[in-house]
Amino acid sequence: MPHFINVILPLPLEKHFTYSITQAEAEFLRPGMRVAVPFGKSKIYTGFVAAVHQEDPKIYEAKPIEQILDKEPLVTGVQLKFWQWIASYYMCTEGEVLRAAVPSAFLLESETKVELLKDARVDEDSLTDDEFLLYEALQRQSTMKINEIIQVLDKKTVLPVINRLVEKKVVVVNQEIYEQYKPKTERYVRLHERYQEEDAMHRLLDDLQRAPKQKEVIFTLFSLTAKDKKPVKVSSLSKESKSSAGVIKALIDKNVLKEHYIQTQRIQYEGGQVEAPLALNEYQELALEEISQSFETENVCLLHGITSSGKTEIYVQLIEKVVAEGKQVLYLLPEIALTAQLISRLQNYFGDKVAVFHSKYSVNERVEVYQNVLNNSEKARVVIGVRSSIFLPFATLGLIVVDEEHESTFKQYDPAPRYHARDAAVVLGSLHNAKVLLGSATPSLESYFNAQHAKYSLVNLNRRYGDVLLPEIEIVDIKEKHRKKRMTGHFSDRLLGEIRETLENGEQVILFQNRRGFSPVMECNTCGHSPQCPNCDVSLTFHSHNNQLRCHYCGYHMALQQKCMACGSVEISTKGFGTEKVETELKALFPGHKIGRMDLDTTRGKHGYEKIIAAFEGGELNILVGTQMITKGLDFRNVRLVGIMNADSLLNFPDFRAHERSFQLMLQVAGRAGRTEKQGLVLIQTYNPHHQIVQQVSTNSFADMYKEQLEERRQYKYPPFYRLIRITLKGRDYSRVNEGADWLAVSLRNSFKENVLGPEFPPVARIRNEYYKNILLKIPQKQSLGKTKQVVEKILQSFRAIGGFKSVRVVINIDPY
DNA sequence: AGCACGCCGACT
DNA sequence: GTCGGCGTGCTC
Repeated sequence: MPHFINVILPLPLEKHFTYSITQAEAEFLRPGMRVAVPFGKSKIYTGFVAAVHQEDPKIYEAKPIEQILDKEPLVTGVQLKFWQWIASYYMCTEGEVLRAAVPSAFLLESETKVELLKDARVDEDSLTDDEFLLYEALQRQSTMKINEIIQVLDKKTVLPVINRLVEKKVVVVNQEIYEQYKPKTERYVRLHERYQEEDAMHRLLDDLQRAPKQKEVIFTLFSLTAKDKKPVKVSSLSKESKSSAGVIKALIDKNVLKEHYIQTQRIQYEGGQVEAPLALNEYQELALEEISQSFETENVCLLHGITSSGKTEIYVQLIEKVVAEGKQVLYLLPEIALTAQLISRLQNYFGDKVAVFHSKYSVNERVEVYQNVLNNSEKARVVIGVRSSIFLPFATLGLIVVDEEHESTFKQYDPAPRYHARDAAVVLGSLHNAKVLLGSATPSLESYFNAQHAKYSLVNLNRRYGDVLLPEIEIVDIKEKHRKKRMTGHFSDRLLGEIRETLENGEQVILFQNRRGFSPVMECNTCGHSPQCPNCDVSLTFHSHNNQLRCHYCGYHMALQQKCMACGSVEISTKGFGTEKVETELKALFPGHKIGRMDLDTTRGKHGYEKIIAAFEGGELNILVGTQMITKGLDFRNVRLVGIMNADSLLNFPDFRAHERSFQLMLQVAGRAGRTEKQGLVLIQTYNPHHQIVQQVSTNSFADMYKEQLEERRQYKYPPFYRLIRITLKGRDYSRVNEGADWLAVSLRNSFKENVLGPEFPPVARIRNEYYKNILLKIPQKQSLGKTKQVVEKILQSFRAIGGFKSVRVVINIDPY
């Protein structure tokens, strides 16, 4: 009886693929193990076993697998189910989920390598130019990858050239499968066994009489062994004895020392003692009690606790309980920027039980965390991570904490799967029978709505820790200030005065400038022309540090032009302002003070964030200017003043969530002020001082905001009353995209009538020379989401079957917010 | 996603 | 006339 497996491949393909296996392989293989399988003409991919069975596929012959890659499943049954849920809910393929879920180091792929045939007799005259070029290149470099050949020959289709050389018996082609994960090893040394005895030892030391350096190494080795009773690393031996690696090498060569390698973990906690969690105050105690109680009957709880109310301490208590039961905890954060402070805080309590997972870790580091989680290792009982850590292979998950649950970064935008980590975490929790705690100072409307409608339980915490006063929030009308000529650049006299006073008192200032819609654009004063990106429908933005004009979408850049490119006028100035401009103005206004800037440009690299945060924390910086990043949960003690440079850029954003977002953002920024006894001050500069959101921020009225926004959502048919599906068409041919979008919209209207909006061009209608068009589908509560997706899928099938639309790609985004 | 096959315009 | 571009279809 033949045996087969169904395999999930890391490709955007709907189906599983069936391969034939032997009896022995069938007994060994289980779902979740990796296999290397041939796919297509020549490639080998890593796939995951979804099922082992005996159903012979009738219409084609299943290929045999190439190799089994695991002894134990790398992916758990729960994960496989979770992948299925994500794929079906977010309308993508399981292969796409797999790509996002598994560290890339686990996905070995074959790579075509071209090599010179040994002792080939080559008639150089018989080669064409391209063939000769490749032949020559291969003499310098023994093997070449396809990509390298493309570069050397400077053309796209190189396979014909290679094939001709294969025929002429000049080169051979190999499929090389490479293992990406390399265990990290460290070199250790110990004394050779034959010197265990004391007199042998003495003889050795006599022998080394004339090699004082080597003798020194031996003595150091003794003292290190005596002190730690652990194997001694070559690196520490060399450091301690102040000898070069050469001296140690000589001893190894003489067979006095023996070297050996020990596999180590890349990520190691090197902290000190574990602390007991802080005592909770009565309000925290009460909240903790309410949460624990709600978990008796409910699975999801929303903790609404104002900024600085000590939510983290409550999390710590809950985590501790779960960890004590031997279960794992997932702590989800919106961004890495936050992790630094939080990691050290959690490590203080849980020591090396804490593991961290985010995209700035190398592939190898991620593999280690993945394996530790899979094995339910002591080292990964508490996992702190961003969005993608919901895909870790938890063995026994007991609790998921989603901190700052309202943050939009939990939603993945670009490559599929376009999932929302908060919503997916709720599903993950139910698959594991784990509890889920959502926490925020400014909950999202839908979570709060769910809590109000008994879908989640709700716990409030509205006292700041240590009864610190909430900051005073003041609105500054900059329209008025402009009229009265009280503005200096982008600063009102009020804001400048407070900055000055704060600095004089030796306290710190945070200034918030939203970059979106306010990047510095160059504009000609004569004709109004501003330089555009040739590939996208946007103006180029000016970066003063390298005098460049840059496109945020495709990375196109050019040097700043001295003259207007349209009319030749030399009068060019910047329009709008970003963090860079604020920083420059500040430097001129407060020359004696250190000013830092935190935005995408200054936080590149693995430790970009930490450096700036540490500098500000340590008091090296007096003023910190930043974008969204500075709003998130950072805990600075000495900040008295927070300035929001311009609230209107937030409010005027064309999105149904703009008001909710602005409220959340402003309150979060405000929360950075006055986290100690002294009351902080927040100044909000705006042209619309009477805007309801600005007013609600200034009085800290979450309830009013919630009520008002909810009513608007009901009226205009938006979440949480309606669900949204956004369908984006993109393609290089403008009219094809247009026609396709019209066709799709008409078909969708057939089924969904007035709940189809568009097609409309997005604000940036062309990116990297591709045109975009959106259709929005609104789904009433009583309409089944599953059925809706089926209909959409069917319509898309007919769409794709139409010849002219083949070059238009369709992207589906469920809950696009 | 890759890769092969097949059809059409720009060069020797 | 061929080479190399890209559109289309298939992969167990």
